[in-house]
Amino acid sequence: MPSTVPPHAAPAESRVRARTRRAILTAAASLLARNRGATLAEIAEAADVGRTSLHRYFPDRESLINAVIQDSASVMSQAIQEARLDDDDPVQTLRRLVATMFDVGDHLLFLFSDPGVRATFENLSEQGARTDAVARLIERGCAEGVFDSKVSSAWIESVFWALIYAGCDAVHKGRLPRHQALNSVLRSLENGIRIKGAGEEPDV
Amino acid sequence: MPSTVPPHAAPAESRVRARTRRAILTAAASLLARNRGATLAEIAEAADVGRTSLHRYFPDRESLINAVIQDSASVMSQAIQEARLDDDDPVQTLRRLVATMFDVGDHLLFLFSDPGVRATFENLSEQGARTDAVARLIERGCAEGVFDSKVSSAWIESVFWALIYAGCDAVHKGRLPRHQALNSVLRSLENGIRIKGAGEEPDV
DNA sequence: TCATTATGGAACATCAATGATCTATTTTGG
DNA sequence: CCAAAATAGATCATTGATGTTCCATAATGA
Repeated sequence: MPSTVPPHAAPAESRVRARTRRAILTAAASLLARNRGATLAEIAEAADVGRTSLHRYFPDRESLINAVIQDSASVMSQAIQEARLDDDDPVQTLRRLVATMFDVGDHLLFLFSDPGVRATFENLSEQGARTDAVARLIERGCAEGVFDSKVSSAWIESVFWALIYAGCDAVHKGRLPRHQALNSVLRSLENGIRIKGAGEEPDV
Repeated sequence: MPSTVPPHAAPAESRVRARTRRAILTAAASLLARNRGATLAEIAEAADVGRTSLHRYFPDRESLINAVIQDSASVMSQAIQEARLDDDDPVQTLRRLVATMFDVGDHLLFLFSDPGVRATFENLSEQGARTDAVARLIERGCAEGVFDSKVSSAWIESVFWALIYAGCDAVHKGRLPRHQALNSVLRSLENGIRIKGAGEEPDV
């Protein structure tokens, strides 16, 4: 069976449409992350398509926003899967995860840039159990006594996302080169949630 | 000379107007923090004033937004001053500061909720040297070797704001009671930026 | 009490983003 | 090369937020 074609994916979108759709979603996420009030015209231009085309794919603004949220969520979800959170020891896994999150920084910045967007995102996370893998990883770490037990695992997760966001933001704004931001996040994060035996240097 | 009345503050606003203005600014900050697209009508309602009145104080939306930014910035600035960042040792001072920031959480959440707002805020910070006191405190801490020297002081400041924000957000959303959020932030922060000799328990 | 000041609400004009429709072109895939 | 699919661009109606004006009331404070 073909690997990229889902068996029962009814009509299946043409390659052209798929590419266009992707262009729109990507451009939208990137633009909206910086300017939540971005006009549909601006988004279309950024995606290098006519405003009409954008409308053909997403009837109204709301459906576009939702689609971008969905898409960003699934991009992150997939990235998380590929990070294999159930392997190794939590520390090593966490490092892989952070690096992975940096790779999808644009989507992450978008999902966290707006309270409303973020709420919607977290909502469908609850239902669909998507980024829950992260929560599970952290809880596992707590259970194994590898993470700080003086604070709730929920809080640790908050810290995790907050630092990732700060790191991506720093890179995005050009305040730090990627590798340095990555190291900084790792360092602040690991020491922050007090990993036992994290004596020195996560480094490169 | 009177303590609360600036000597040359030309016309001086009537008490009533001052109160109304404050009501609007406060309500606006609180509302806009949660919903950046909040309508002027909604803001007026939240402030418990007529939309007309709101317009009387702030001719257009932009001037309102700017005023709210200015106000929130000055509220934070004042709070920071009262935290006396130049006293004590950096650690103790940092703790005071975090607690202080929790007190002005609504304003902080507003200033950081929107990329655009945040940019404007950081812009006038540079010029007016307002929240720079925080940066100075951190740099002092780094200079004294009290904070982690493996990362830039700029990054440490990022971590500081990121964790404060996460804490305020948790409180605001009801995920944590205030005192617990405060302790969590302190703990994660201090261990995160690796304060030497911070063996245990900041606690209550 | 009374003049002043501040307010609320209705009513209206404006405007920009939105979304819908149509047509001419281009691109795709066979 | 050709039919089908996809697109861009122009045009137009709609709509909701905005900003403005006017007037009647209410609060203030001397």
